[in-house]
Amino acid sequence: MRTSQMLIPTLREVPADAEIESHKLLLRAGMITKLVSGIYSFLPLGYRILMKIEQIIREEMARSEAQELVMSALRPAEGYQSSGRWDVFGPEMFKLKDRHGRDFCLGPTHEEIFAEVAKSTIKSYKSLPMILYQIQTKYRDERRPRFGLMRSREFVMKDAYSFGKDANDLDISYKSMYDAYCRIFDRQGLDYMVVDADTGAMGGSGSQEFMVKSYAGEDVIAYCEKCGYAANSEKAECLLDNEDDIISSESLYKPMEKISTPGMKTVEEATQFLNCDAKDLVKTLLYKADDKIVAALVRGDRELNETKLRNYLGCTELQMADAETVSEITGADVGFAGPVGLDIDLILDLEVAHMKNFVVGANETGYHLINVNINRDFKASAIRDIRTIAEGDICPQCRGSIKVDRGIEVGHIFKLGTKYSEAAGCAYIDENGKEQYMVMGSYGIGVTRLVAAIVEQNNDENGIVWPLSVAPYHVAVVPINTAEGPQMDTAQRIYNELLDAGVEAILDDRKERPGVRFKDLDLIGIPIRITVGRKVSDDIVEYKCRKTGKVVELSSTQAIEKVKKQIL
RNA sequence: CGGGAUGUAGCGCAGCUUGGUAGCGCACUUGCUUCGGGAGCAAGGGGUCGCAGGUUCAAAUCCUGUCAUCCCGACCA
Repeated sequence: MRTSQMLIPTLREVPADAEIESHKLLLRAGMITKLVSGIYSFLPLGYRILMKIEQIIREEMARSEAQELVMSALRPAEGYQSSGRWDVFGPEMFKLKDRHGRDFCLGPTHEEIFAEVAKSTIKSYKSLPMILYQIQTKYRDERRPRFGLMRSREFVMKDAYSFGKDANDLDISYKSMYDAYCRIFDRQGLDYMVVDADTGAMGGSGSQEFMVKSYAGEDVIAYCEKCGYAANSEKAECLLDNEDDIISSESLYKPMEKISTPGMKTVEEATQFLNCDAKDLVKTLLYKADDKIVAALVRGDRELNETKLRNYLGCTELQMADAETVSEITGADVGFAGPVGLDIDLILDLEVAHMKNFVVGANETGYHLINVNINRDFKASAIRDIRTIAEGDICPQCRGSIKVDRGIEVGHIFKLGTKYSEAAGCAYIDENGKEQYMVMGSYGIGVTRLVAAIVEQNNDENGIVWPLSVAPYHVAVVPINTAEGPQMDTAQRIYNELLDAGVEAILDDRKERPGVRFKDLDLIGIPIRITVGRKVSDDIVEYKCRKTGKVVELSSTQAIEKVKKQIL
């Protein structure tokens, strides 16, 4: 294609509402445009990238014997109602009614729908295990869409579902998808990590996430370089620092005292005032779990892990109690809550359970208690690991040192079990003629998010640097002076020969100064540029690599050969 | 959903304090000169100043409401 005829609306200035690099660059390079918050259109160049990514996914899914199909994004409510997720998703789901008042939604994910299809089409154990997938647009009314394609309300997802006879079948499918995902992300040139993850609202027995390492990522991953352990920080288990030290000896208990701490609401203020360390204080956090109020206690310098707390409580909704509730329960302003004399469930972090003579709020505005001790001064309802792992913590696998980084979740695989097949009545007939529920797995890839993730990892000060495998075009042929016959003729000939050889080439014939065209081609990230300039009279052209910036002078034939070698 | 910020031409912004009927840069159109890393000169086109009320002789500017967008948090496969 000739660029003079192409829609490449590049922007010199960065749109004001873009924050992260991928969002800025995709907008500037004319790959996407925003319709409303969280909904984007893909312009021709951006769409080519999306299709390249999809194609890689299709090839690797096929290699793992997964079969593609496609369903409507518009779904009747029933499927989601029988699994309970109509309510679990709640306002996250785009819901609508047809003219008869019947409930519909735009599908946020399709576990129950695939279970229904499997129920009606797969009858015998002889067909199992089987993997079905689709690449389809999904809708989630995110509370806060952000970062362009990173968290949008409409996005393309590859969602695959495996159906098996038993846990063994599930393991086989799971492994097969795991391997396919590695091949897919490898081919897309990504630096990624596979981490253990929480199953969240999906349910099931286990799951792993494929995380692309990036400071722009929304997830925090904890990993150990020594043994290779890696987990989402929501999931990463926290061990006690020193197991020997935890034998508590009551003889060391000091008498509890109430101290006046006027206005010292935060951990920082209180510890400074009392001249102690955050490690000597215990935070008492009040949470509303469905309709019950509970208190979660963690050390002053730690973060509570809400996922862990939620999993322990088994509740659907979990949020911090508002100031009004806090004062009602504790009888004090926010900042002075403590476990002593508090008549609600107290869930203690493991670490807290082994502390001695610590500081807590006194449940009285302006007062803290010091030298507080468990059992003597209050009783725990439960002792659990409920804090978030931090850099330098102990690796739960090898007791090495944990590192913490940010990542973009591009893939997530789940061992679901029979949750959805039971809800849908999805059963098969086994060897003995008996009905059994199918054992399911679900495997997602955020296709549009991948576009952003690839840009996050592949850009420089001049723009995007697409890996060859997903670049919208492989080569741009640029005649410096489009008005000069010999330059144009040679450029045209090279372009034609590349096309004939099956190379995806564009001819930059725009009536712009060379600098403008160079800047644009760098911005949109075409991997190879062949420049036809003055030396055309000696049949010399330039071959430039976008990634390295290296330029070599070659004859036109050599340049064509070099391209073919790179690409085909 | 809580906190903060911003809405003026396709993009980036000024003007608003102190009301007087809209401006700059980029982009776009035309012409000339240029032509190897976002050219110069000249002449043009494009805006109900987010929307709705109100105050006023007069509102981009002041007041009220509303909507949208972004950021932080909460939340989330």
